[in-house]
Amino acid sequence: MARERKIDMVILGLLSHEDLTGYDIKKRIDGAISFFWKGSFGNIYPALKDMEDQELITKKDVSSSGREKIAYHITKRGKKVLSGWLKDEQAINELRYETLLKLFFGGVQDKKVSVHNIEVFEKQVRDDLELLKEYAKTLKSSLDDEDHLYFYLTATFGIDSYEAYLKWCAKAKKLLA
Amino acid sequence: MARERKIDMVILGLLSHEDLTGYDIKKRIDGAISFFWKGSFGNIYPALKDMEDQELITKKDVSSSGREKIAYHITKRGKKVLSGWLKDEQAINELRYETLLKLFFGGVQDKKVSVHNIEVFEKQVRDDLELLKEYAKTLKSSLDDEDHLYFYLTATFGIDSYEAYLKWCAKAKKLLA
DNA sequence: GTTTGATATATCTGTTTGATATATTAGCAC
DNA sequence: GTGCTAATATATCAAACAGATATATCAAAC
Repeated sequence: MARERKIDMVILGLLSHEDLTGYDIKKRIDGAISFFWKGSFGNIYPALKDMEDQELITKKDVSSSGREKIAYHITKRGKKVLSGWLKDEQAINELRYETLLKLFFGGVQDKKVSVHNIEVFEKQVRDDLELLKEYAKTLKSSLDDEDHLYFYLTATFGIDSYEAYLKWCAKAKKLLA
Repeated sequence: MARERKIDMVILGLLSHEDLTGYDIKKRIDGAISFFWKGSFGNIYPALKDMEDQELITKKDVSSSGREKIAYHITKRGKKVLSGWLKDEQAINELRYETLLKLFFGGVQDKKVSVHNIEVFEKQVRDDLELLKEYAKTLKSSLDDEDHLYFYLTATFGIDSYEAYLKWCAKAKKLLA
């Protein structure tokens, strides 16, 4: 049973807006997408090769002088696959929070260790929240662009949940005190 | 560079409370832990083998009649490793939400598709929230048990973020209407 | 001129997931 | 008591993914 490779959909989604190289794709994923989905060269480049074989994308050499550079373009078949995935209501949503894992086993240690781990988490969340708010602000001023509305919605998801995390941190520290 | 295999820590954490078989471990992970960390037979059994070689755990045959059954017990070395991991403030915390990925690329489709995807997500969150609240309620009535405090804290993390998700769903649907 | 950091390709190792294989046992219906 | 189903229990395999590394070019700072 060939599982659906999710990175394919990320790439098709990005290519549906503009032609990109593998390196560009990595940069895009590292940007706004990274807080809810990750990607690495280790799966991006093989996926590009496979999808070219399946004619979901086409490549064109856009090298300038000595530097090799290959841009990819989405085909009609590629757009169909992307569209089919978007319409499929099945979706895997999962958290992978090592901080919670450590907290779950916190009873093994002194409470101070757990409190410290929460504080480290809190700092990270606070920093990320700052960035997301910046990002959302710039998007909000250009919501007339159809796509920006969707980017804005994902950003607000992050903002809302991070704010909930911060409230929880305060509560949790109090309970451990 | 041998990366730290996180499933090892999950197993050590569980074994620090009681002796368990591989199958038991899977069941425990599928329970309260699964909402912030996953595990599968495919990594549990090999991890048990490796950790026995490293003398972090010991095994004993507890087969009854024909059924093979192997229970594992944490060693002093194992407890040290667990403790070292808990004290290490480094922690990987990441989301992997396909629903957000689909929403991010929502501009490709009619808005109705995105609204529907949010509704499916909303239903899932509502159901999970119900379960978590049940779980938290039973824990709250026994917080005198030190460990239950930690389980309770992770449960409230889930409750608080799921409640934030639901509020976001309402907002998002309104913005797409 | 040289060093640094960004661009760009690609591969490798190890980890994890999800599916599958195999076999036993317990409970229940008929 | 026979047969079916679900749960128990082991384990392996292929595919997907993460993170590190290798190689090389280019632009800009120093």
